[in-house]
Amino acid sequence: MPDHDTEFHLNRLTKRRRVDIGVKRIVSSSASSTQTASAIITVNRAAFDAMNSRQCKKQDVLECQGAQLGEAKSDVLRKLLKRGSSYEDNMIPFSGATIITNLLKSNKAMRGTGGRESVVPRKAEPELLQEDTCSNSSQESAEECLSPFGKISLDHLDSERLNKEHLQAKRARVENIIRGMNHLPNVMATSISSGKDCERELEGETNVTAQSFSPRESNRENKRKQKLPQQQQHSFQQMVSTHKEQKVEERRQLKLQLEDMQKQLKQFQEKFFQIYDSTDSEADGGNLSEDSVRSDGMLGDGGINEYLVQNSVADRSDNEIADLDPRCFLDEAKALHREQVLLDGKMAKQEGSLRSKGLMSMHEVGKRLAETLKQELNSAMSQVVDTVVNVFSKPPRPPLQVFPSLPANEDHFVFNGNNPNFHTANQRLQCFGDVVFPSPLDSFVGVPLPCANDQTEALPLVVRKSASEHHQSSDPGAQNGHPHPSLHPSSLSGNTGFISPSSFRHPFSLPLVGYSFQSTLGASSTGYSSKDSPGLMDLSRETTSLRTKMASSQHLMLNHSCSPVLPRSTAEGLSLIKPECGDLQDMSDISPYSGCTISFSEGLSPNHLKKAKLMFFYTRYPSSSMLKMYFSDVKFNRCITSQLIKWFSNFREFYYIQMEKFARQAINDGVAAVDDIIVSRDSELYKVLNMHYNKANDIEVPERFLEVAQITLREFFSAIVASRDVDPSWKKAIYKVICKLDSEVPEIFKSANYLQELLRE
DNA sequence: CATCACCCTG
DNA sequence: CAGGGTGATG
Repeated sequence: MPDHDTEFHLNRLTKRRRVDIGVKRIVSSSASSTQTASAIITVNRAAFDAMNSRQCKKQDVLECQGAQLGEAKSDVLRKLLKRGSSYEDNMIPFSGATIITNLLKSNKAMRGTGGRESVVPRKAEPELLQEDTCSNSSQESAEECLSPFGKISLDHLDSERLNKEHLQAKRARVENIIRGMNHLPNVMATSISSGKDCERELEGETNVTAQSFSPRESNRENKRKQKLPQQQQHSFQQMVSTHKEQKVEERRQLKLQLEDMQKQLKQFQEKFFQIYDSTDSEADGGNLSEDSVRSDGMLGDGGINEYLVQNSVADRSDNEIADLDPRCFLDEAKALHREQVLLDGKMAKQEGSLRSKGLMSMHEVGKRLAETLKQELNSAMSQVVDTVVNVFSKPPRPPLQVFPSLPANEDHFVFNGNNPNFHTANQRLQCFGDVVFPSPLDSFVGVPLPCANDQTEALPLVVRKSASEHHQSSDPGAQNGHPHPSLHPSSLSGNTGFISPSSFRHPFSLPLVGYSFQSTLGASSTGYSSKDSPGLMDLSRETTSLRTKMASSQHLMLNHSCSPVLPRSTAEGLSLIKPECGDLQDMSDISPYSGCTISFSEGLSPNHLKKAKLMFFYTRYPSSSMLKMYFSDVKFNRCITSQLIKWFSNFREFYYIQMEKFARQAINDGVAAVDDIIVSRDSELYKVLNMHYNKANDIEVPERFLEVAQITLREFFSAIVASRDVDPSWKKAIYKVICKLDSEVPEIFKSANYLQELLRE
């Protein structure tokens, strides 16, 4: 295996030049289509896609609107609507009502063999439509019927009928219809509210009207025709009356419910006051516990929190987290207990002084509340203790199956075994406000110190095949031949915890906790059966809320006592660990007693990202070894390495995209000579790039970067001008040029907490 | 086969 | 920015 190192090293060196691989394919797919077209196409490709998707969304919206109408039934409507393609354009802004209108229209249009006009088909099946729409008492039908057009057609229709059928019946029917229309406004109101019937009717109609009539349908049709004259009056009135009845009934029920609830509320209030009285008299202990439990919802979250000013309120506000992990219960309970003790003291004082001052009315309420809270706390405490005891009396579970990131307090850690790293990390948390961390890495000259990773030795020695890689990893650039302890593979196996909360100071730290947590959770939930961790599944479903929960749980950790162990290192930022990218087997091998249940392995933090971006000003194509050197505070594994590489890849992507864009823009703007292209700090290009890589203006962009950018831009420019972009792999040549322009990254970037120092200024 | 640059997509 | 896919490289 000795050769492996050198081989690896060589790999690194050679691979660094591999700027061009993969270019061919890409261009063949995308560029082949775009190269002939103008640059604008390429640039605007995204916009085009966006438009497409937007159009799709329009469709969705439309369909949704249809769905509102009648759930499953709406399919029919939609199909019909789509069939009448000529109306489709008009449908976008439709409410459900207008959809029906259109439906009717389109049906009219579709009916009749060739006839496009609505007049022709109306003669064929005129009354069907009219009758149905009216009897539907839908708004649309109302409009149709009430419109002059509708009335005219109605008259027309009736005169035809009169000749064929019973005159009297017809007359009665017309009268009924008209009468019914007078009722329509009311009917509409009710029928809309009770939608389903309406829809069912409607569906029937659409089926009948849209499809050529099946015998059965026509049967039904005839029936209806016959029935209508006699029944219509009833049906209208019935509908109206039944709807009214329903409404009245509903109202009554609601009233009843309201009254019930009011009664209940009253009862609750009475009981609540009873509690107050009872706490003074200590008379009814039995009732108390019951009530206190019940009032948990009221007081548990909000009420208690108001008293917990000392502990971060924000932390507490998300008490659901406590439901997820017994350890948090314990934590919570302890804090509550402390509060209780404090309260007790305060209350004793207040009682004496306030009572004498005659301020009892106000303060007695407070006192009683406090008493209630105490009761609450006691019961909560006992519950918590029970829960915790239950949990820990069971055989310990593999770390991941518990909520890994919620080390509530030190006791827990002692319980699980001593984790040196936790101490340091935790201690860092405790003292972060006061201590200026001595940073051995600051004076780092090329020999990475084992700091920040002292804990790795304590971790279980899970040897992995990538060991050799890790051992030589830090060699290439520097002279040191000894392995960086932080790169020891064993340290990777303990990455069940993913948060190394060392610098909460930084503004972005917290938001990103959630991010890492999400991914971690996803990984763990896939890798492990979550049978034993009831909360896990639900959690993974609710990653969003998790973020806040995680953030708050982090705060919880901050509240605990300082470990005497001094931090030997300053890890950078909140480390976000992705647990080994699917190498979960190793983690499952970890003994629950090993103490790595929760280990704070180093990972890539937002600060690392920031640092990487700044480094991009110096190097566009950093080698893996370089990355390892400059991110010496990170325990490298395959995933971390890949992620870093990916970052730079993404940086390059953005960089080159901008270059191409601006080059084409320059061409479009009529720039003729390459020499006319100058990238200065006033250039838009510069601003864009600076915004991307140096948003906070953390550093002054090195002059060299401007030069490189200018060269790149010119390369793109001349290539495009020379129509070299016809070649599918035309960028390849540019990449080759640019990759040689990397400059040395200042040593200061090797400092582990370089960014922190920088940002602190 | 592993690694990685690139592209594309979300 | 990350994930997935492809192709080049050793």
